[in-house]
Amino acid sequence: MLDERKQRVLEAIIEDYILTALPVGSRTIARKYGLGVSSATIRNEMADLEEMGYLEQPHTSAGRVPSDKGYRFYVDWLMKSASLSEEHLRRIQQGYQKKAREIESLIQETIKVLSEITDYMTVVLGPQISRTKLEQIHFLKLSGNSALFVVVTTVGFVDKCIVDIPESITPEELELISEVMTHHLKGKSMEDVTRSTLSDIRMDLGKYQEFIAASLDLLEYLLNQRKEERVWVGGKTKILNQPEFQSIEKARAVFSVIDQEKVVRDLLSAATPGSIHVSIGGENRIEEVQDCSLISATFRIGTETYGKIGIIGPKRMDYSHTVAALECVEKALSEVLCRVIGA
Amino acid sequence: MLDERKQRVLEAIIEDYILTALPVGSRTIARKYGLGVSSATIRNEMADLEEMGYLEQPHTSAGRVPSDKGYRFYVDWLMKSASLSEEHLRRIQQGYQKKAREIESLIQETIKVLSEITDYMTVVLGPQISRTKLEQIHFLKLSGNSALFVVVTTVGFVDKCIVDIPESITPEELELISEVMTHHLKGKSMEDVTRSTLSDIRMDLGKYQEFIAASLDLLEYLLNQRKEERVWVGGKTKILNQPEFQSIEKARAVFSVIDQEKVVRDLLSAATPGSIHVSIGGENRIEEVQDCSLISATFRIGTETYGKIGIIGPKRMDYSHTVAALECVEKALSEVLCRVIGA
DNA sequence: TCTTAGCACTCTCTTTTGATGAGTGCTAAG
DNA sequence: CTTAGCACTCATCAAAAGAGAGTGCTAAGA
Repeated sequence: MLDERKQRVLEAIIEDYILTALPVGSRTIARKYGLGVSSATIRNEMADLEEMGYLEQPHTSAGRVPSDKGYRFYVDWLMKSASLSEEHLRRIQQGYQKKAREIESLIQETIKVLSEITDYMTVVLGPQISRTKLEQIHFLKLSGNSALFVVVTTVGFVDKCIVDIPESITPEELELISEVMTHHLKGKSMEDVTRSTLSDIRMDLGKYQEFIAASLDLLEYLLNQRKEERVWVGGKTKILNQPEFQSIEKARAVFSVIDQEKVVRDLLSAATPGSIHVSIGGENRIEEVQDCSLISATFRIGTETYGKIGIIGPKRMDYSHTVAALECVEKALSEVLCRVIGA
Repeated sequence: MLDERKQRVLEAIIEDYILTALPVGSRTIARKYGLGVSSATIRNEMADLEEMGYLEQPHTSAGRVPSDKGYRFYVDWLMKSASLSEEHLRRIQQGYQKKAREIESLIQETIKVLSEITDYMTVVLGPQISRTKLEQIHFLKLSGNSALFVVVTTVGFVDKCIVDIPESITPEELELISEVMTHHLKGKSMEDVTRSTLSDIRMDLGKYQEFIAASLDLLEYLLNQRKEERVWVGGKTKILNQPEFQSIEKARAVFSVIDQEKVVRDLLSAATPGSIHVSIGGENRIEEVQDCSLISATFRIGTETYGKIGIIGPKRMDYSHTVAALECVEKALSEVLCRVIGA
């Protein structure tokens, strides 16, 4: 374990590096952070810390830079929990006070708030719709031969699409069909829907055979489309503000990886319910983001995990502030969700 | 007017520059494009073209680069209309063949297709929802004290949000309320909804006074939120592939401008129904995009303009290919829209 | 009159060189 | 164990030199 002074030195180096993005020299530490010892002493400590793997040296005569292990120690032991500024707190409150309370817009808002107050990129993972229970199915007749097909699931997700319907079907018949389908499918997840359920529906609605078959196909298609957790990404261009991504190439590497939803799912899989998870540089399994850190959390409705939020920044990110922001937003979001979707 | 040979030289220079992004020298033209004259002759022509304002010279001993006027001449007179590759045509067809035909996903698909096949950024402007006619209003009871509030307008837009409702209201009552509201509001745009309409509704639904008031507020909020044409942007990171935006600063300038929806609306305001519009560099009024060109078109349902599509690339963009792609996609989209939303 | 070969000239880009300075490691004295 | 002192390393910056691409001009040829 590191003795007290080594911890102070490591802390100072990391905090200075987070601030400046420049390798930190012994003299800087001695002057700016009052440890009461000379730069030579700091230098010795730094040499030790390097040997122990907490620091790295870009080249012989440069200052030190924290290693993944160094950040890890900082996050686990040294970091003080920050509190958000009044302004940020207000921003978060405001964001969730808008009238519209649709899941989709709540998530959009979450991404916006987090990107704004942290200045990093934010990703959100929704639930696996195909696993959630169907709640209601509705056909609303539109003009001519089209109808709006609305599918509602228990976790408040609403999906809709426009479908062709036979010209001859009346609004009343559509109403009936909606009711029968809802009756048969309510409480089931798409994975639950067995052949027998489907034939039950066909039985009850024999008259509309073809239309029903088409609708069920569509339902399956809709839910399959959402087989995987849905991914939202926001604040991408914030990356360009970080000096470590000035080189375009690096920025592009990150972009191209984040654009693949599968990768985002993989990344966030580490997030566990109930606490904030920090994944630093090489701890991420995806190679292209090993210059990045990820801070993630889950949000929930009541006690049930609903989705995940991740904040992606450079390894040199402001961990304490970001963690504070994420904690706060997660709480606010879970709260609103609980109230809106409700248990 | 330019004589035949000058036109050929200008054409060659522009096409070479589009390809390479490097100032074009007289020797390159003489060698690569068989004009049958020596580089010295080309040189004289280039000097003339420069004096006439079609070309520019980054510095004394560099090759020439097309000016805005040069591109304009190229687009108006020289450019041959390209035809899309089999592969691209297939890609477009495929994209619109998916089952789900919701407006939103059609637009998403449009953005995706265009960004992919052109490798530039794509923006889409939807209609001004608050101007379109309301078609249906529905409350679907969810669990407990919440309901799904669905608003359908004639152009196929569906908006929805979750609202609190008094616990005491039954599904049947909600149904009634939906019907009354639809009856009173159908065919009206939000701008049409007068005080008298609102009080009519209140009259008919006196019993639900408070709830109705809240719902109308919400409706107003929803539609106001869509007061301006909605903006979608996609393929942003394609910009980083262009050599003219290697410098981060330029890329960031464009990003920060495109993120402002208002600016995108302004930019696309030039697009006129029925034809492709090309806006080159300084022809754009917004300063930050004067290194860019914009190719725009409108798409429609039947004969009515529905929205606008714009493709933003460097001035040096491949105009003929992009125009071809945009034309093709616009046609395909308008077709699908007509079939789906229908007249 | 138009075209073209030839040539001097210009200017960017790349490479080289040297100076600067931040930072280190080591040593020896306190 | 701490620290002043010092030699050493190496990135960075600026100036200098060299190369190369491209030009404009001139004069000769068609």
